[in-house]
Formats: sequence, structure tokens, C-alpha cells
Amino acid sequence: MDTPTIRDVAKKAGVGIGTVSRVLNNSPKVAEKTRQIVQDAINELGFRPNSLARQLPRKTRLRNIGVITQPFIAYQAFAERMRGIQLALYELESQCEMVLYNVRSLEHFDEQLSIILQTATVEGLIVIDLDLSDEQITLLRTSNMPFVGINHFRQRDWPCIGADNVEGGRIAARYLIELGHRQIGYVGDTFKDDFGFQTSAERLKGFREVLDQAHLPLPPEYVRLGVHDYAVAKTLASELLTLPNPPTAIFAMCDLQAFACLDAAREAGLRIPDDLSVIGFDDLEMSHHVGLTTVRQHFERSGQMALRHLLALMHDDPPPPTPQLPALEVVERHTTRRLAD
Amino acid sequence: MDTPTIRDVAKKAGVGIGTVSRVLNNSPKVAEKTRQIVQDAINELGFRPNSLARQLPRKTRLRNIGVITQPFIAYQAFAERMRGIQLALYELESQCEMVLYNVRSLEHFDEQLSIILQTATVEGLIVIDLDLSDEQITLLRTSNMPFVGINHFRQRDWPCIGADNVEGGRIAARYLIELGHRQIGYVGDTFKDDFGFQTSAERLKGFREVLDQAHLPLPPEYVRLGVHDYAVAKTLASELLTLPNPPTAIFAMCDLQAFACLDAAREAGLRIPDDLSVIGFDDLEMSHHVGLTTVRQHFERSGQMALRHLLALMHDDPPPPTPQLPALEVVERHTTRRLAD
DNA sequence: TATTCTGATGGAAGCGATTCCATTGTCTGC
DNA sequence: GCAGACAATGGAATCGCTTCCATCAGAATA
Repeated sequence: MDTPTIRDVAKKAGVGIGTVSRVLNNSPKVAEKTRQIVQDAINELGFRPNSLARQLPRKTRLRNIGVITQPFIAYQAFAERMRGIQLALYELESQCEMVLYNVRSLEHFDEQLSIILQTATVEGLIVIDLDLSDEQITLLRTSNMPFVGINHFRQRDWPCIGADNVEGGRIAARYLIELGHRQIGYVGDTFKDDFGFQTSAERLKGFREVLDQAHLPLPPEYVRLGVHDYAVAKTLASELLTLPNPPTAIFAMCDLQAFACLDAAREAGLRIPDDLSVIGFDDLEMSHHVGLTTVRQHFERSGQMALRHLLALMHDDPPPPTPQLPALEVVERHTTRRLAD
Repeated sequence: MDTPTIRDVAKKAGVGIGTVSRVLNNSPKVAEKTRQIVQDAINELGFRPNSLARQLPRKTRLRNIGVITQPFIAYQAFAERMRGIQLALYELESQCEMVLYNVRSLEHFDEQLSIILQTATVEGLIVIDLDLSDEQITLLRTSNMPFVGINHFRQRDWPCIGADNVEGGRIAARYLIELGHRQIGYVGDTFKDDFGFQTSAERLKGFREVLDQAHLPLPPEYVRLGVHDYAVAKTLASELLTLPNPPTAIFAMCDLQAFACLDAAREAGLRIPDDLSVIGFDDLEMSHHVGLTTVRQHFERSGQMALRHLLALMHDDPPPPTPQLPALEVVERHTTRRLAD
């Protein structure tokens, strides 16, 4: 037989559907005896109310907001953003639930996105660490689906919350220069990862910009790019350190890669920070423990702000201005030091 | 005005509701001209179809499964489990979406759980790192809500996927004893954390059991418990190492605490593994990089298995047996060594 | 011109609940 | 013994869509 409905339960229990509904909703206006009979019928049939049908007639409905992201590679960033989103969800007491999607590739992203738009389970979308093509944006717009991104800073006409990566690169460069470093290397991801994602390129851009302004050279061999991976980063750092004229400082595009740099330095017999300064980007939990100097970005905060902004988009007619994250800042710890002149 | 419905659109466009529906669903049987008119009306009204109403009449419906968990403190564990769940979701091509809840406290858990059961958006529940009270279990059962847990191994009559923590403690103890250690300390969480969660107690139990069997002492001062925190763990480890008769090896209940032990040892001027062996539990990404010897558990796998089992519960009438995770194993790296006799 | 076919369209019937109103029976108090 | 109040109940109307069937205009065929 098909899955039982409330009518089946009513028939089985010999009562009206209204009574069954009342039992389901713990209404006090049901006689204890009747309640028991209905409950028995429910159990016997293994009846479970249909959530859709249940919400539909209610005046106040649950809404869903969707979060779509890469496969959770950057654990802490993922977790903290999620936490931020949930926090804001509770804080605003929005009657919203959060649906999580993830994509394995850009094709899969495309596919998922059309499914999401087609089924429309979700009334708003937060896109994390994924770049939207123009077609996808058009699609979202024609579907009247509000959306906000986390971690993009391309000059696009859609709202994105996230660290300004270019500025982050500038900050790291300024900091190292201020410490007296003149020969600074860069370790980061190849420019376009599988998700069309350009963090590395952006951070390098700001970094290079400041070096240029200070008339400091950034020879090609000082820029080492590779797949996002600890072992790869370690190799890149080793290459950097065995150069005939090695840098005195390294800017790693993220803390994980910075750890790899420290690792490589250790293996090369270099003392940190005496022989080499290393600055990362992110400020992970481990960075605190390891004592890594790094550029702090606010993951949890970005999740929170993204959700708030999305809700605003969903409610307000004139779309509010995209909020800005607090400025990036260097957290100085023990892997960098001032160079004696 | 209220949010527009398909009828408003039909009226505005001067067509029937059937036609509007066809446009919404990209049906080919709509004249291009009509489609345009309808699309304009949709845009003008800012119409967005109601997802509930949309699903309801469909023969094949999306189902939701819920995941409820603590506030994502253990980043990697959280992320990998999520990934496992999503993986299984796609792999099984179940028409399911995943709704994520998180709780801040046990009271909040109770509250959330009743909301979930009351609204029933979700047709199955995965409970991560949270202990269910008997009342909660009864509630879930009477609601006919299938559920499975991740990371519990209490002898309860509900399905839980997760490392056998007691066995994990045994394995660590056996390993260190086999290496010739006779004085082994333990660093872990206080027994009952805010979520009624007893991982530490369980791991210690297995650990103590094996030590007892080997007639090795485990003096009270060798067992150091504290809140789950790096700094706290570091202090605990320091205390352990400054004992008049310090242990030659430490079993830390998780890798993060193991890192703290390494840190403390370094500060105490001890060489690893020459002066002290440290074994952790989890096998985090960083453990690999740091070279930490640890007991490996399979986070992603547990997510996958939990989802599969949940789906089985939702479909099959005779509930299948709870699946078992692959056995725990020690991953030997560079923080432990054999003691010379 | 009469007939058939086809593609486009309108709208009633349902999806499975909630809700409200009408109805029935019980119990007061006079 | 009866009106009025009240608690428990049944079921129609409703939520906002999809879907299917009937209808119709025009093109194609005879």
C-alpha cells in the first residue's frame, strides 16, 4: 500500500481527520481515550505526517535557506562559517532552516544549481568559495532567487562578503617591508583552481603591488605556485630556500601553507624567525598554538553577515548595501622578526 | 499586498494558471510569445513559487534528512562527517536534501528536537556528538522518526556509528606497553562535558583496563583531566612532566591535546620521542604533517555509513543491523619510540 | 468546403495536511 | 425538567501548486 495519510489513520481509528490532526499537534482538546486510540492507529500504520502538506496551510511557515559550497576542504573555514550562519539564524529568530549542498566540480555546481532553482526548496542561497558564471547569475536573477556570496572580491554586481584578498596581500607585504625585509618570496595556489577560484591570484596581486611601490624586486623565481596541498607547499618552500639568493621572508597564501614553509625551513636547518620570517593568512586555531604570524580573517563573522544580508535581501524591497567585514589585520606572533640593518 | 500566487500572475498576464505553471516548469508546450508575457508578469510581481505547494502534488518528492550537532568545535571531524553524509547522499541518488541544525547546550538541544519533531520538515535524523536522554528517545520513537547517532558507544538500543572509544583506549595502551613503556600518563577531557558526552571517560576506561591486566600502575596523579582546550591540555601535560616520577609516555585523548603535550614537552626541554612518547587519537590532517603517532578513526566513513543506515531505516521494514566501522588502528609516526630495556 | 490533426491553452481535481465552524452529547444551575 | 455552557468531535474549505483532460483555433489533408 501507499504511505498512509491522515485519512487512513482517521478511518482506522474510527474518528474524523480533525481529531487525528489534533492528536498530531498535541492539542489539549482531545479526550485521553481518543488520543490513545488514534496514537495506536498511527503506530500500527507507521504513519508519519507529510511535512510539506503540514506546512502548507499554516499561516507562519518555515523557510529554507540554502548554503552551497566546495567539499569542505578547508575544515576550519567551513566550520566557522557554518557556525556564523547558524548563529545569525538563531539570533534573528528567523523561521528558517538551513539546507546544505556541496559540489564536486564546476559541472556539478551547474547541475546542482539548476536543481535548486527548479525545485526551489530554498528561498535564498549563500554561495561559498564558488565563482558564479554570468549565465548562472542571470539564471538566479530570472528565478528571483536572492543570493549572496562568501569569499569573492571580484568587481561583480552581486553581493559578496569576504576578506578583501588583494588588500590582504598588501597588508602582508607592508608588514614585512616595515620589518626591514627586502627579499620576500610568495608561496600559494595556482591561479585558477578547479572551482574557478582566484584567492591566490588576488593575494599575490596586492602583495606585488606594494612591493612595486616600494621599488622592491619580485623575481619570478620568488613566486612559487602549486596545487593547494601541504606537501606541495613544502616542496615549493624548499625550492625557495635553496635558491642561490634565498628570500629572508615568505608570505604564504594561507596558514596551512605557512606551516609547510616552517616545516621546510626546519628541515633546511633554518631557525625561525632568526634565519627566516614567515607570515600566513587566515589565522587558524593551530596558528595560535604554533605561534604563527598571520593575517587574520573572520570566518564566523562572514557567515553571520552573509546570512543577515541574505535575509535582508529576502525581506526588504530596496536591496540594502552589501555590508563590509572588519578590516584585515596582522596578528604578530613568533615566526617573523625585524631585520637588523 | 500578500505575496503573489500563481493565480495573481495568471490574472496579470491574462492567461490560465496552467500556462503559468508550464512556464515555471520550462514546459515546451508554451508559445514563445505567451512565455514572454508570463515571464514579464512574474518579474513585475516579484513572484516566487512556493516550494511547499510545488512539491506537494508531485509524485516524486524531495525528502529532507536532518543532521543535528554541537557547534562545530572539532573542525575536521565536523567537516569530514558532513562530507561523508553528502557523499552517500549523492552516491545513493536519494532524492534527499540535508538540513543542518546545531545546538548550543543540552536545553537548546531539547528545544530544537521538539521543534524538529513538531514541524517534521525532516524525515530522518542523524545525531552527532550528542547524547539522547531516554525521554528524547521515547519522543523520537513515538513520532516514528528514524534516527542514527554518530560517535556514541553506550550500550543503548539505538543505532550508533562511531569509533569504539573503549577499544580505542585499549589499543593505545597495548601499543605503548608493547613499546616497553611502564609509566604511562593520560591527558583528556573531564568526564561529562556540556553535552553529556563521555568520550574521554570511555577511552580512559579501555586504557585503564589494559594497564590493569598488565599489572601496571595508573596512579591518580597520572590521570589529568580538564576542559577540552589546547592551553588547558598543555598545562595538564606540564603538570604530568614535572611530577617527581614523570611518565615515559602520554596517551592524549585527542590529537589536539597531543599537540599540546608535544608543546609542553618542548617547553620542558624534553626531546620527542627520545625523552617522551606521545600518542593521540583521531588522526587529523595536521597529525600527518606533524608526524604524530595516533589512533586513526574514520570520520568521513562514519558520516557515510550513518546516512546509508538512516536511509535503510527509512525504507526497510525490518530494521537492518547497525553497521560497524572498520577497526581502529595505530598510525605509527615519529612521536613514539621503543624503550630500551 | 468538410474533416482531421495538432499545438496551445484554461481550469477542475487533487496533493495531505490545518483550521474553523457546526454539531453532538454532558453537565451545570435553577 | 430545561436552557445554557462547555468539551469533544466531524468534516468542508483551504493552502498554492501540478497535472490532466477538455476545448479551441488554425493548419493540413482530402
